[in-house]
Amino acid sequence: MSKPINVIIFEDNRHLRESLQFLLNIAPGYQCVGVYPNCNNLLENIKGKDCSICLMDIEMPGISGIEATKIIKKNMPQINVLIQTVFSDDESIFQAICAGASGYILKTTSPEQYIEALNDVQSGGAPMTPTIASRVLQLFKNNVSPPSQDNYKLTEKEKLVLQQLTAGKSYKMIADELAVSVETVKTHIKNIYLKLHVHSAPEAVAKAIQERIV
Amino acid sequence: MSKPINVIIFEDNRHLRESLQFLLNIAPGYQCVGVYPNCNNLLENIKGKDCSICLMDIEMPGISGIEATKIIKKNMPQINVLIQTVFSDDESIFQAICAGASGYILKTTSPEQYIEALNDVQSGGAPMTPTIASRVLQLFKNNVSPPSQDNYKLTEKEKLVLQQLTAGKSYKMIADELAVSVETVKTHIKNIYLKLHVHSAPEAVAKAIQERIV
DNA sequence: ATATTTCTCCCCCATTTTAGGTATTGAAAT
DNA sequence: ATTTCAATACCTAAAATGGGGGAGAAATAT
Repeated sequence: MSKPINVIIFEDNRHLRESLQFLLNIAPGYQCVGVYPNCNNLLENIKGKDCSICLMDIEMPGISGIEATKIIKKNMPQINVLIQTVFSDDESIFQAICAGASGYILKTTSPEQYIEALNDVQSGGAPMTPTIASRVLQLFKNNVSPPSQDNYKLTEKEKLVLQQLTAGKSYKMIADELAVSVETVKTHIKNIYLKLHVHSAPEAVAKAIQERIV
Repeated sequence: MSKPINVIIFEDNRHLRESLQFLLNIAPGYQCVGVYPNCNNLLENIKGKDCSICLMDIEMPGISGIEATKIIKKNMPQINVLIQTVFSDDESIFQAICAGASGYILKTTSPEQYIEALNDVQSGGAPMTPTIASRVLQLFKNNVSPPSQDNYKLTEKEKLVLQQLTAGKSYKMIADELAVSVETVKTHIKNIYLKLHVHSAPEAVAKAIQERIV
């Protein structure tokens, strides 16, 4: 039998903390080597424990789980941090990923799934609930997708105008910028709206940015 | 009993194709309404089948699964495409996500997990094997700039309104959505503009998206 | 208990934008 | 040579937005 995988828990809710500790200690192959209600002594708590995985809550008094994750990945990058939280908003997910989390599961996860998630982390995977995964994909698309494959066939001038619009300029400012009359800008914008199938500047801007048209 | 969820399969390997068809037809709640070895008659094959999910292979003769996914999402965006493949390289994953896939599973997946993945897709999630998820996170980190640290101190309602604005909604639509009067929406927007230091909807939308305020 | 903030709604008014046209010019394509 | 397209500009009218103010109720903070 190989030696157990050492896990440290950071979780401020006492009940959940103790449940997780119990779960880990009865789970074959795992061993809980630390349980803390906050991250105020983070590095001390981890030091010398030969810890492989940190189970990290986000919402904790003092240092947040996100901050703690950043600190851990900076100082001991070999430790995998598995975020477990009740938050599933885009911002939390985004922050957690950027902080270097190895996975992101919700607290509604069952004990069996907790163990499975730990197994996944240990074998280099990134467990996520499907809901979270869906948001990650959405965030991904909104952020890194290459220029839209949709071809709206904007003309050069139209692209220029759309760029200006996307920069928050008014018709007048765009006209000055491109050295044409406001009427011309209006005409271009009308055509842009037709081609993008939108009916207002905010819509056009959102589409332009999100689909990387400009 | 509610009506079954209609699934179409595109998979060039005959054995797997027939196995999947069999699996789907014995799976409660599912029904296979089409099985094809390639995507050369994609839209025809899908048309009029009231299909909810496409199980899509990547490597097929003729039109690739990625291309097919793009076509489906463009023409019938309500159909969710679940990619199933042997490829787990970053490029395939990247392309699949950008094409609009709702999930990405490997062919090593067990029948039970296939069904679970379909359930996830149907309920709006994005099933991924942990290995894939891990790569997605890596891709994400490598491609995305972290959100703005600027704190504009928007109130909850203001954030909601800004989200709607960013979705391209008009004042009236936002008012309906949030069940308040247009006047209230106006007030919120005025305050948002003050806080973001902008003076128009396009500006606000651009700032909100680019700085990831919403 | 009191002050502050948030959310809600109203007024007015000037400006901007949207939407529907028409029209001229030059360049590019057929 | 003729058609098509891009870019330019104008007109009119309706709709929406932006900025100013005020004001009450409810929730939060002090």
